[in-house]
Amino acid sequence: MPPRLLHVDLDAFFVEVCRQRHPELRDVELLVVGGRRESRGVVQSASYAARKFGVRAGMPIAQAARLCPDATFFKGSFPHYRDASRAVRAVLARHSPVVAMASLDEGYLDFTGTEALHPVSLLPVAAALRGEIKRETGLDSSVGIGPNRMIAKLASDYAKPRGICEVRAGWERGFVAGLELRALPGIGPRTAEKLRTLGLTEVAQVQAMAEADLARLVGDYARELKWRAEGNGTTALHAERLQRSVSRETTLGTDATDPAYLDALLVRFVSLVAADLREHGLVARTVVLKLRHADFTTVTRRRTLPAATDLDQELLAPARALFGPAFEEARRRRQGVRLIGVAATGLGEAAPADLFEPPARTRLRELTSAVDKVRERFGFDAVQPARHLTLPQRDRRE
DNA sequence: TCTGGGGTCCTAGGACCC
DNA sequence: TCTGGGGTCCTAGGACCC
Repeated sequence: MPPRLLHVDLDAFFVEVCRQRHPELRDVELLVVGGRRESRGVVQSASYAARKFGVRAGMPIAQAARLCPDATFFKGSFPHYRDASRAVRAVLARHSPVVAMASLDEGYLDFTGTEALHPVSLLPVAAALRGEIKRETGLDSSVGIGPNRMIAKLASDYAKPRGICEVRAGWERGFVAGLELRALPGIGPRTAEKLRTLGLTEVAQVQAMAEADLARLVGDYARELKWRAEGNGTTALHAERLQRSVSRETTLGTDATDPAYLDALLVRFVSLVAADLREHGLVARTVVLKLRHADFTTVTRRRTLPAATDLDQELLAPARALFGPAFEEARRRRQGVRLIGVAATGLGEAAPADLFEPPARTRLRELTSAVDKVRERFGFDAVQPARHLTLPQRDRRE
């Protein structure tokens, strides 16, 4: 039995969630979500009316403002997106025991082996699903059905907005034949540009070539490219795996040259990352510092610790040790700092306390869990390192 | 035209070990 | 005077996705 996968993709998700939460936006046709008009950000999502002006996700806000000067620009809020996403997931979970959210606004469902229940077509299932999502969350969605993840996703792209598209087993190759290579998952701007210089822009071109000939152009990459272009994809919807990293970063309103200011941000980000780790029962072995210079050069510096930890102090010390030389490097290059960020990687599950732990560390852990309890009741900013207080209010919001 | 923030995975070289 | 080979860990950067 061929796999049967269903891909649900919410239409203009970020825009619609903002409308629900902010009634004053409800009748704003030209709505762009991602940041305020003057911010140094990119478009997260645009209403379909704004897309008619050429506004696209990923585009700099400044460019969107030129294309669509009458648009309203709105920042949006992650917790609102997260809550809406959970509500959608709950609807999906009622229809299939195997649900994998690929991001906040899309998820896969596995209907493999349901031929007895749904012979021939899954169109009725998709229609019911769309209706239920709309009734229970107020959100519109599109659904793609296919024998692998890639085809299901491309089918939902094709169906957008508010549509359903089913590609039955055997029709994969023909379905992708009309697409540009750039539309295939895994082919981003860089790869598409490289392929273009080789004269390759269409899926059909790759389909027409033998893998050996393709290999003369793109080397080892030929195998994967050919596989995709023939309409193949993976079918496994793996259960949630352990998260690989936790991070916080920000692009500053204006480039910074004051190390004390950057240090205060570093302290804040480390404490947010550490709190995240503890909330999820994780510990990290590696700390990564990220700086982006004014000229957009991005550097990362990392340090692996002797033992994994979820304590602010044990993550902050290496983060600061990395920051010093990295900041000096920026200064030598006469570059202000555009972005600063911290990540924790090398994650594992937190283990029970070590019997031979030094007493000082035990006290630190107890203090930390007391702080977590206060924050649970009164919010993260109820307890802050003194360093935070040197930050302007605008930088102290989560 | 001036480029977010949260992630994932891959590659490649050097250190170290046996 | 000529210096193995394989495995694993670590670091830095790049590409991609939504």
